[in-house]
Amino acid sequence: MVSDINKIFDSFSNDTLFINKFILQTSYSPGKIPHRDNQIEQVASILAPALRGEKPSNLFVYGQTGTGKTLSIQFVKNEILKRAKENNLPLRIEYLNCKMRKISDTEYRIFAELIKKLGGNVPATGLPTDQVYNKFIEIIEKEKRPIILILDEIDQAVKKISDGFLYNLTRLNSELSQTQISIIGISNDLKFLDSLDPRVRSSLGEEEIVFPPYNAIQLQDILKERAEQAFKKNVLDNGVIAKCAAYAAREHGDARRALDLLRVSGELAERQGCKKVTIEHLDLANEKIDKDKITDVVSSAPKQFQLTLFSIINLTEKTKEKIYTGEVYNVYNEMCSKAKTEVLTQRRFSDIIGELDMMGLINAPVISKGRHGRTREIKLSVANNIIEKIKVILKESLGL
DNA sequence: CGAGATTCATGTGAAGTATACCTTTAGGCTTAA
DNA sequence: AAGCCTAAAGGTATACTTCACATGAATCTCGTA
Repeated sequence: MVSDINKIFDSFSNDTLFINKFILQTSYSPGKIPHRDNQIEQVASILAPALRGEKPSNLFVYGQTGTGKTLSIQFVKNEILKRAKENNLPLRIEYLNCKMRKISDTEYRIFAELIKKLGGNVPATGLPTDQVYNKFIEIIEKEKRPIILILDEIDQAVKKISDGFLYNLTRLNSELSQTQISIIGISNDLKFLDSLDPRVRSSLGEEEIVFPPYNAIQLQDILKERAEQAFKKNVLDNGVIAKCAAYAAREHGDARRALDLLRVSGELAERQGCKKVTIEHLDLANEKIDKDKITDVVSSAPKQFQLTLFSIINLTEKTKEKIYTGEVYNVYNEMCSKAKTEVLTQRRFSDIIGELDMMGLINAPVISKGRHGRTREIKLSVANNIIEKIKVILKESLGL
């Protein structure tokens, strides 16, 4: 018995196609970043004053997902910290991704998270916001060294909250006596800065850097380099990398996507016991990534969101025509009694529809049907083959 | 026939409520001297 | 007497509700050609 299991483990570890799968993970930061020399230089030169103990300008970085923004910034961050350490300079750089669901919702949570990063401690709830704010200042003052805050996906946070919190941040320096603080904002949305309060814009956008999308050839370079380290020799079929790059290039040159694709293809091939990663694996992986991403979102959504989504799916299947808020709400009511859940008001329901829209699960623009009032025209924006899967998840978690 | 006025079905904003959780404070109990 | 624990008091954020008003184009109304 035991020997059987061991055999499984043995074969498992022997047959692996990878040398080091971690290299393909998005969290891995490679030693060099191809095709980003220019941007990295710019970032470095903007942040360089920190090494002389001066306050660097605030910086704003644009670029679609997977264009190497975060990676490049992290890279510069590490280099600067290394340098600072060598020369015994006090300097502190903190990175915060505002998109993580738990954090991004409110100003309070963002400050709480920042404080935690800086070594403080705040309860998850219950404190007055201005007290949290004060504590934040206090902690920074205690540091007594220049601080650079990197706020990733900052547009997400502002969308949820308001730009008031950015205003607070940029104004922070005037309340600090011991320390200077610089802010690096990273955003996917190119128009983001324009939508801000002018005061915030001028102060946050002292410097701007744009990260253009990678083209297919650049993506290939990146993939080749990483694949060499990650996979064993001759594991990748001809053309896999090229196709992988092509797929990702179609999605606005998203390198993260390309790497995910490659990794998942490898995993799939391995699980099937293949010796090679083929283009078929790549196609499978493409589907799987989409599916995983969406099912993740769906299964971690709050119950009322799930119920709402379920109602939409059901109604869409029944009536092929366009569906509207009112109809969905009726279905939702039935669902609630079936699932023995409380029924929310139409007011709240409307907000949930809006949030589902924001999450990208549905498409629900507000339209006016003239004499017949105003409503949202709701459409699922999820591929059909995934809907079935979602239904299973929802049924399970709702107990239907 | 065309310009306003109406109308519908919900969007949306503001303010209020219930719940969960946090800090502070004061009283009571335990402990060590 | 000092130290520790507990319960109550006083606050806040969050998710939701209630109330009330805003929307915007199809449709209706009515004056005019």
